[in-house]
Amino acid sequence: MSERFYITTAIDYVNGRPHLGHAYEKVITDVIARSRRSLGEQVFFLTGLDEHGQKVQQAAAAEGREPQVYCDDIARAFRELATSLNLTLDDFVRTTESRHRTVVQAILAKLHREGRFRVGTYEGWYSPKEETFLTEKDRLPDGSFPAVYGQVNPLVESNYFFPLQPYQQWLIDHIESHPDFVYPDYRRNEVLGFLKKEPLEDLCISRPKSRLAWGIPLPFDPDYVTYVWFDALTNYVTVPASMGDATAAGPIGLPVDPGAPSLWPAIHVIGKDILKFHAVYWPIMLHAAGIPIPRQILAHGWWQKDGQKLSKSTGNVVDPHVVINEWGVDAFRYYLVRELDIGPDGNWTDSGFSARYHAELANGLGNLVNRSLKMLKSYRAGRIPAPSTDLASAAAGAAEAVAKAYRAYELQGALVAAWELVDRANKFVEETAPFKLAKDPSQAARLDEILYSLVESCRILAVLLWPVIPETAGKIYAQLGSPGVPDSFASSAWGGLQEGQMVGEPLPLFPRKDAPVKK
RNA sequence: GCCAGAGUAGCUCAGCGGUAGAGCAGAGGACUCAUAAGCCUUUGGUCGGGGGUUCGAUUCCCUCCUCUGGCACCA
Repeated sequence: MSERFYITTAIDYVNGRPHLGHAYEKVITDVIARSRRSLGEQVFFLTGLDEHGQKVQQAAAAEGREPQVYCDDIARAFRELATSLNLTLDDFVRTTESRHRTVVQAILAKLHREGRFRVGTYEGWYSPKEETFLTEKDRLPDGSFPAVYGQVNPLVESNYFFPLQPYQQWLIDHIESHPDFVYPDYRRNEVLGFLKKEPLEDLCISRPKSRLAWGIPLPFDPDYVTYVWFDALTNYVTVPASMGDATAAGPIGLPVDPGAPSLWPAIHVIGKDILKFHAVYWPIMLHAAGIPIPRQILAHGWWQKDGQKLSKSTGNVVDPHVVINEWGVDAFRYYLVRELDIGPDGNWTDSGFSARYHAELANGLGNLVNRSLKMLKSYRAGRIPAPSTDLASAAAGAAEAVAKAYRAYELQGALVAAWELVDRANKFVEETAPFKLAKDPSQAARLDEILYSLVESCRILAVLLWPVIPETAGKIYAQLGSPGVPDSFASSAWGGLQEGQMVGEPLPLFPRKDAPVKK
């Protein structure tokens, strides 16, 4: 079966409601997914949830509920977010699903069979009250532990470990010979620096069931569950492997379906905080299991609000639902993508959001579409004139630059490139003054040419911008009276509007929301 | 502490050997198709401090200061 562009977000831990950070990662991943589809690739877009672990077990217990019931509740909120964000998901994986357990256990069983694990002991200070190990950092200045931990005892715990060192040089070689493996490049340098600095420590991959019940049992030792790495990271393989993708399922002995889509290996979109797990642990886990490692890891930055870290406790948060309800999903998506590239941190300010909304969406794109359509409506009764080419080369240039940027994951750059056409078309109105020509019947032919170039530019903008603002792109098509959805880059070629087509009702795409200027 | 990176107009940033640029914000103007939007013009900077190399440095080197990121959990 044909190869797909398989792209994933990190799976979210279900210890809280979704917030700006969750939304951001999903939006940029969706924009990449949509842009690749538009450019003609077959895409598979996966996101999901990480539902095991002590925090979930404790949170559920605190509410007097079964962990699975607790997870189902949170999962509903994340699925709602996915819907609100207009994500084009192909699947949604949860680590408590049986398909996931099957894949995790298959990988663990294979590695165990081949002697990749060792049993070791961990010694430390343990708080039975908080069910956690404490470190020297947890000590108060006087050497005691804070009262919240209750009685703290030294404890020796036996666990399974996965030695990583045998793969360290292999991984260094791979990253050096594949410059695109980690994006952006400065993140790649960080990973290499880390790898070259000192030997990798063995990874502890289990927890005794007595201490942590809410997890996937080790297939070779029922007294233990697997701990975070082999559970959470494996989600990316779960879907391809359980569908029968030979590349993912074959090496770990799961059934292969020749008709299954060829997904693996994936492109992972993650936050910079979990880069090490994805760029170091995860490739080594896969390599040891005989599965090809990911194609690429894209590490994005974090958002702040008003220069401060997002924090539930201080109330310094941005609720995606609130913004979407007030401004629309496309304005939200647009701001996240336009404000920063994949890599750097961003700073959300309500005034910055409003400024971009008004200057770029309302006054720029929205007004261009509106003025173009209204002129066509009043001067030509809404009938598209014969094709002309005034703005054809500007549109072609923009389309080329936008496509190039999308392919390079330069989403901000794609918007900047598209807006060059917005600006060019707005200037074109001033240069040619169709509203003056309309008063002179002898200029009718020239007016036709100008009007065609304007509405055709609007149509092409809908195609170029569809990956970022799909709802608006659809509205532009509808207002132009064009059938279908602007979801294919191929239709950005000049001349798509046909003479005689009747346009629909011009309505503002992004109504201004600030008070009329006074002062 | 160690390792990177950054400090340039009010804000966000580009430039990286020949005495500074963009977008936004601010100011002025001509127009009127349009969401009082759009268009044109324009005010802003001893390019973090100090030293050095050079005919000449924002651009190279040294040093100091400040900030950010990574080295340890967190989208």
